[in-house]
Amino acid sequence: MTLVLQNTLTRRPQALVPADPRTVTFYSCGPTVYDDAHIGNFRSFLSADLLRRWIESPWCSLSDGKGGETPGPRRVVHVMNITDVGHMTDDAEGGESGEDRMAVAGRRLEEAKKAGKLPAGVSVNPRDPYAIAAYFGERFLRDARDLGLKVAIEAQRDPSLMPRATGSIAGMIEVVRRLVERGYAYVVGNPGARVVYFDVQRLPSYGQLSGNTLDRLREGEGGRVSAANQLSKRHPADFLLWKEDPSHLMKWPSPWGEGYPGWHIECSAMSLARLVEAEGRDAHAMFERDLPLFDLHSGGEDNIFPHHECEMAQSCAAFNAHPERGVLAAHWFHPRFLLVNGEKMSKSRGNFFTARQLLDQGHEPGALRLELIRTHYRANANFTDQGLRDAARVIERWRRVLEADKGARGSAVSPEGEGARDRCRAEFTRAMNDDLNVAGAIAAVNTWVGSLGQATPADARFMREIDEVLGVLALARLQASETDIGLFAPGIEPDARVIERLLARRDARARRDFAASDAIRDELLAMGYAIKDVPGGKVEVRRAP
RNA sequence: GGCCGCGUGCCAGAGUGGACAAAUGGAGCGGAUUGCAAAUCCGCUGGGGUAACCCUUCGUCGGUUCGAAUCCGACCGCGGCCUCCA
Repeated sequence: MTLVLQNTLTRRPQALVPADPRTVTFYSCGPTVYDDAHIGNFRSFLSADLLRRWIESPWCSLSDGKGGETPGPRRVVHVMNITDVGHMTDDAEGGESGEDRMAVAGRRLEEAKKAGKLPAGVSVNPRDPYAIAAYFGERFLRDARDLGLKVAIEAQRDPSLMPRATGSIAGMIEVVRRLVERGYAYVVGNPGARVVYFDVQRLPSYGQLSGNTLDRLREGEGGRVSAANQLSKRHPADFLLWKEDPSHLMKWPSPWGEGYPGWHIECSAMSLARLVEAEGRDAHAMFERDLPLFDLHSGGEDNIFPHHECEMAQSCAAFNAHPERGVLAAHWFHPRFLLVNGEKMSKSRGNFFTARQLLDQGHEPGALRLELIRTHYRANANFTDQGLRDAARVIERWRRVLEADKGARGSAVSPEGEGARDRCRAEFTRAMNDDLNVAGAIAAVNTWVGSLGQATPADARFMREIDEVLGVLALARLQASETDIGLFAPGIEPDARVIERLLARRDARARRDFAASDAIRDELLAMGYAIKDVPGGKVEVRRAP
């Protein structure tokens, strides 16, 4: 039984067949760093992370494409880019005008600074786009690591796994140069205002990923293309590769003048650099044989068109011997959007959350991660408060299995309970192989955990193996603060008034004056605190639901 | 207008031709425990019947089939894209 995944490119479920059975190459479209990443961004990134962890797992077998299979574990080279080039706000102009997003971010930072809303110790020059990008980039990496995004953890050792667009300009220019040279791109305008466009009509396969073939595309149907920029293009769907603009905020020299790259070109350059060249693969040999340059590509569903369509067009036209027959990646993975309380997430609806906000509110990182990955990636997930609490309880239950390891010794290989673990592993594997059915896999874990009377160290070890894939239990537990009487949940400051009430309640209970003690509990509830007595005489304090 | 994903019980969410009144969580109810709570453990949770069993249900309406939540068609709804967006 091997991993089968829906492939956006073929619109069918297909076995994942890597070119090299020992190493899977995987490229994920990462964040833009103009602002903090929100939970919708993270659902997409974490879905990719879960897929990557599953492919790495010893339990996952992959098809070799010839009727055989190769067992895990295996290496996954997972690359996620960071877009730190400020693209344009004015999308109606096809990325050619408007305001640089990095400039907008700078203004927002400046306002936050004036209002005293920047976190203590932060000093970032809001007029320096590189500083802004570095600031939000660091914040992203911290959120990502807190949520167990493996590529972000690995990138601490190997930064090339999370390449920055600004560090890859030379590669982009090289791709554009090849496209011009091979006749897939053309330059319009006079020096000082040159623009390089991709010539979609040269590539009959354009549209193969999204279904938006040239005859089906309706110009401007999305309401974002203005006529003005269309005049100089050969076809309305032609897209920008390079724009000469010496007055731009972020600009680099190029054969077409000083300016900035188009939206899609960075991924073509970075995937080639890290997944092909840096892996010692022979791009030239792949080019001759029309092979995909790498195995897997992921991104949010909105990336299918135009971003991935254009990216594939560029890479194939630049590197395939027969671009019209070629594909960039063999398998395309696109998680759907996250809804919040059944509605599209948007700032104006007030249902917009960044991961950082939720973590700062004291939500367990593991619970947030579980809530974001538990719904099938191809359905819209619905993020709710209730769901987050749900996830937190599941994690608490799973953690208790881990506790079996503490204090006990020696019996980690005990055969006791092995049958139940085998059944769980088999069911978990079956579900994950079936187009990454996480909910089914979680159900298998719950069924197993529920069947456990007293967990053994072997159970604890097995739970850790499961968590190598799910990645929720290994995440840091937020620090709770403790006083003589209270155990304050993460995010709650031990308030002197609360402590005073807790002490009063302890006295009342000692006198067996339960009416008084219950009154204090109600009082605390009115103040927004829910309490519970725990063994040892202390009281756990949480935020009231 | 085109292309794509989805629509399951109070909620979240599996199931994709028979073992399905439908996994698994949550919520709710009952019990054990607790001064009372919380947490934990056990049981119940579409309707009827002591039971074998029967009836109604998986967006709607039709169709295929001995048999459909599962396949086909039309329609409705949600979400995405048709040059910002995960």
